[in-house]
Amino acid sequence: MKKSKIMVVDDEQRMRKIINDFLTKDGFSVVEACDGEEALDKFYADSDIDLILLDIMMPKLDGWGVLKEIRKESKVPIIMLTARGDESDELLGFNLGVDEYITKPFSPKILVARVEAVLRRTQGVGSKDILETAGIVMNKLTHVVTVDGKAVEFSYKEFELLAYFLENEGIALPRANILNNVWNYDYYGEDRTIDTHVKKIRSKLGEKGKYIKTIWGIGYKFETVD
Amino acid sequence: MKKSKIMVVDDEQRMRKIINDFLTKDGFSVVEACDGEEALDKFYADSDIDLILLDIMMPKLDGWGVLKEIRKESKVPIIMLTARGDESDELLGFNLGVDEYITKPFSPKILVARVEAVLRRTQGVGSKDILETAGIVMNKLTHVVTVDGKAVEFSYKEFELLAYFLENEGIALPRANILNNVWNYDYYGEDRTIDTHVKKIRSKLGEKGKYIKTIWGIGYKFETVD
DNA sequence: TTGTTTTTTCACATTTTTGTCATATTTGCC
DNA sequence: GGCAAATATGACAAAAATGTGAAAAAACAA
Repeated sequence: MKKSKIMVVDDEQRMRKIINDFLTKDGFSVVEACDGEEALDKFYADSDIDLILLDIMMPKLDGWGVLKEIRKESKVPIIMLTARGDESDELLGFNLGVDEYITKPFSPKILVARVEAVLRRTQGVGSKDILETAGIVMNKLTHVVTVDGKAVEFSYKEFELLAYFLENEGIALPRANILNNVWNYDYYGEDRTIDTHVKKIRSKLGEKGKYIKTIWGIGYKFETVD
Repeated sequence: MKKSKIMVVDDEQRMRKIINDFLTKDGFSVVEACDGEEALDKFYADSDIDLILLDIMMPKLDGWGVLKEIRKESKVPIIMLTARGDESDELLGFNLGVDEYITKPFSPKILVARVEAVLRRTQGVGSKDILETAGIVMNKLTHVVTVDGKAVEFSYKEFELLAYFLENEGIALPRANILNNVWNYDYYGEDRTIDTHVKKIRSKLGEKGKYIKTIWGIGYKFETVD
């Protein structure tokens, strides 16, 4: 597998050096930027950056600004470097598409582990055949679903629908989209049939059925929070 | 991606020609206006102008005047063409909603780069999915709203209405416009129902509810000043 | 074919949202 | 201040969307 290229954005030269050393030692290639504007320039100039480590506090354009700019046109994984214990920041960030946080100060081990975890999550192999969230494991090849390790039977349509939910975790899915993606394009029935399937899936998922949220006036959303 | 249409407003015929040539060569389509009044006319007549390049010094109605007029009802990106080194101008402009400055004289490269950067910023992917102002973050994809990091529930209509406000931040929205944009065209109820929804949104926004200003005799305006 | 399973429809209960209305309050204007 | 018009608010009713169980229809297998 080709080495991943990582951009490190931090205004402190010392911090950049430390991170660069850790990552280089671990086989990554590294690009540095010392402020937000430089980060954007380099990101746009260099199209094969696989992940960005982004400090929040920076002159000119801070980490949030960079994040927002980049998220307008790229889903490149971004890890924010944040000062200890600012939790409101974290909430804001997840909404804006932050993949992970690392709290300063951090150990080399943590840094490398997080970077690798995020890369695995975002560009992992086989991620199309096996879906996994919150104890629900769907194997698209064998068509087997387990919930907390116990096998549960799903009919064809139920399986397709649940897979569609998991593939779009966290996204509010309008009924029309669900029909277009899970049913054939030549289906002209009621969209209420979705409700019936959702009912069955929820009951088969047992306790975890609540993760299929109803979005009133829109459709459904799979989300593993209570 | 469809070519963007750009309006060039400058009283010097030579300058218009130069800019027009640069932009056309780069694949944009160009509309010219030779003074402020013509600019307004053409802008209102032609609804699909994507960006305006606006000279400040002009007869009849100068750049600031045009800017202010347009900003009353549109957020179309505007780049001001300014003489070298007038920094007080720049401050004024950003307050009035200028997206970018280009200092004369400029190179073709700068011109095209700035235009493209602004377009990327304003019409990039995802820029439609996340709205953010003053600690209010609306994610259209997940249908989640957070206020200062805390999730707040909004019903379908409330969500649509708040999104419409944020998309038109700073612009006074007549009730009729709100109905046309947020309600279906086949809605024939009272327009006072907007008031009721505004009431609910304000209360859900808590402290920040005051940012939805009442424009007496017209409608409402979302504005993050006290 | 017959019997079984899956998918869809339907009717009714339930929940949530949306719109209306009456009343209170505010605003602009004389 | 006082008046008229516009807006704010709370309560409530109407409307719309969803949940649910059962039955009909369709697909499938033997």
